[in-house]
Amino acid sequence: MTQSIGQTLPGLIRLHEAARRDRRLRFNNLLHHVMVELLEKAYYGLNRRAASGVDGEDWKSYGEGLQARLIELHTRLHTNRYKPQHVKRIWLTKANGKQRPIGIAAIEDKVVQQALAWILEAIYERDFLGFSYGFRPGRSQHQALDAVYMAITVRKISWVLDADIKGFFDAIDHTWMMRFLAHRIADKRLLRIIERTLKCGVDENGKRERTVVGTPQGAVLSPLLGNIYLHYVLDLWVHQWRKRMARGEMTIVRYADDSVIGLQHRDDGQRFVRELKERLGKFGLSLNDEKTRLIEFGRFAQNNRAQRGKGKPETFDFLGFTHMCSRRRSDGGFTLKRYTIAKRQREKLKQVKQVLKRTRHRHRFDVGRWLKRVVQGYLNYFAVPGNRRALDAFRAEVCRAWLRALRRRSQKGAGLPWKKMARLIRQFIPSVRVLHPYPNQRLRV
DNA sequence: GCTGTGCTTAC
RNA sequence: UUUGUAAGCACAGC
Repeated sequence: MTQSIGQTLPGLIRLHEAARRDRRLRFNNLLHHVMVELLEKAYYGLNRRAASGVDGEDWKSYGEGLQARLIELHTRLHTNRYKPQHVKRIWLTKANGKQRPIGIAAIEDKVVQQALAWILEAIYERDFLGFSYGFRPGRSQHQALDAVYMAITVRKISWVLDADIKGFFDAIDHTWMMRFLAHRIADKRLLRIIERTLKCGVDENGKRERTVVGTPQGAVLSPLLGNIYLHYVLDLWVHQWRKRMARGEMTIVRYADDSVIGLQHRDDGQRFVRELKERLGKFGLSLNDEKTRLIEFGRFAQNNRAQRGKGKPETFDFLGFTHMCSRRRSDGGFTLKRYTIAKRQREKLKQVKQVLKRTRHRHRFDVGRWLKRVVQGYLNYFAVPGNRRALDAFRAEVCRAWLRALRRRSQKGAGLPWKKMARLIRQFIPSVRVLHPYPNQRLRV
């Protein structure tokens, strides 16, 4: 299990342990942990190649005269004179053509937020419940997927609720957020800095707006604040509901604002959705109705549905995979099958082809090396148990795209490195027979 | 075990 | 004009 940097800093380890010893302790005088030394560590922990914020300052330029700047920042923080700058808003075009806003905080504010994030993390990592996976040190989307797999295959789960919170990060209520933080933090100065960060405002081409709701996009602190919000709004509540209200078995896996809830009984599911909506509503949140469904799913769903004259169970999407009910080939028992969401795979392939197309014109670019890195990056993602088919299909597709690009290059007079290609393809798809291209100049994958 | 490049995914 | 957190992989170094 890996740890975050925050958990290795001497002062913060003590915080971490104090939080564990006393679950109700409210921490005072937290701001004294924000020392010049911590700010410096925070600076070096930031992404060095990130774009500059509203003041045009990037990582490198901020580093000139760093010590003096950090000392000055430190005194501003401790004399209540620190005010975060506006977050620069830019619009990105997504793969599907829609526009998505992104926020770029000023580098100085990122430094402050990184230091605060380490402090909050030292406290809250002890409080968070085991079924929360998103944005937490030592926890990944694969672990969340495994948890869903285990829940559905070993527990008595017949119904699955796939719940998605509508515009979660933009919907966070500042007043509630500050109240939640006050459960663990008594230091008014620290709370004030966090509140100012929430209310820093956005700047779009010089036009400034206040932020009255939501946690700023692109802020270092945002993922952690989101987890803290849902810890109080959802996690603790679900935990109680499972113990007190559920008639049958119940499991939950949450990754940021995306949750999968497994239930034994249908009426538990229906009651839970109703009460969940009510609960979220109290805190300014609502479910995304198109993406939220209660479906019959699991070990018993196939037979139950067959008896009622219904078809195969429905499928649900979670963390990039389509989950479906299936049977083992050996004994016909239940298994959970996961496939990469087909649409995303096609989008990715399109991007790979685009890059390959561009490389035609760059001679000094080593396509083989690049492809090796790219495909290896994908390996980990696709190599989830039950998804072998998608992996092989994708690798084959990438190799074909690569071949086509090289073939075009050869038409421009460059020779084809057949031997090298054959070796690479064998490495990526061991099961495939790579035929030598001569004399008919065709390589089949 | 830790750092640093490069790449991928999730949200 | 490509932000944030987390995880993984490859390569390099100690």
